Amino acid sequence: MKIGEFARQLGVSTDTLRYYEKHGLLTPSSRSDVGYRFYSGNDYKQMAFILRAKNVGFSLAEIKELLQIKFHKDQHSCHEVKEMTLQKRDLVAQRIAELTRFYDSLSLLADKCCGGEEPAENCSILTTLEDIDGLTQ
Amino acid sequence: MKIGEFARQLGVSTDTLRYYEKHGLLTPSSRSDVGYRFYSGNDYKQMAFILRAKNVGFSLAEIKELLQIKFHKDQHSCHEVKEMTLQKRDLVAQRIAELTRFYDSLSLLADKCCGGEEPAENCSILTTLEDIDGLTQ
DNA sequence: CTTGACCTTGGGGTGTACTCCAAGGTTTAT
DNA sequence: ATAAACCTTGGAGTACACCCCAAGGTCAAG
Repeated sequence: MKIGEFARQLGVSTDTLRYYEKHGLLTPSSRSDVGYRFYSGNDYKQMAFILRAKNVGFSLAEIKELLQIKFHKDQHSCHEVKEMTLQKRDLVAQRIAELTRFYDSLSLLADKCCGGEEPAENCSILTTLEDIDGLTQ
Repeated sequence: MKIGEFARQLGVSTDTLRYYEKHGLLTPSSRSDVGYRFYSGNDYKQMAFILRAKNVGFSLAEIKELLQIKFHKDQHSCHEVKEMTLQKRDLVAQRIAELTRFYDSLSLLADKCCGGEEPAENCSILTTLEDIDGLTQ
């Protein structure tokens, strides 16, 4: 698959794909005689992984590290690879915990709000937010 | 509290605080006669909120929107405020779901890895990653 | 009353992650 | 055979989130 079609299927720009290649995140599996990039099904899966990782807040540098769990397999011992995996997992767990706290705050807020048509000036949703997160002017 | 002490307590730079003020995220509660910024306890709480939100991947623009649940309270009805809160909560829930998928993938990886000193070339951790996320070159 | 540690604004610079040309070559359809 | 729709590289520009001065004013200690 050429770059245009590949980009369309993944909902990104061709510029983004060339940018990712330049920065070592995704190299198309082959090139045509004249230099056209060709992307495979595995390229698609890898790109989907990159986009998912980006979507949950990983930087491209972090994603590159995640990908290197695979790409540097002959240069690292099993032990190193396992350590790195556990380290990344802890980071993910911390983010989940923080997000869960946000979710709970917003739930409490929504539960306490009357949801009516009156101005929100005296709505308990606001004082609750203040109690939870200290948002007083 | 003056900007320097406030910044130290929160682990950010004074530049960052001035930047946030300029972009409407945190205005110090008062100024001295000669224009020194003074930050209050509530400013501290709001700043802590901002930093937590940033830490879980919200952009400053998104954080500003979250803060506006409070700041535009006289311009919006209870209903609108509740809707916005629920909408933000859904967004947080989606991120949690994605991160949980990442966590599970990395757990499976770690569980399947021998963790020994041999090169990772044939380690099941890598083929597992390929199975889960399609990371084949 | 001066020294040093603060504070002010304004503006320029940096890293990240794109985004948008320009100038040219290739492929496909009519 | 030629137009439209692709593709290439290189380089410039943009938005975000800072970071780092410079030039000058303020304040507390000795």
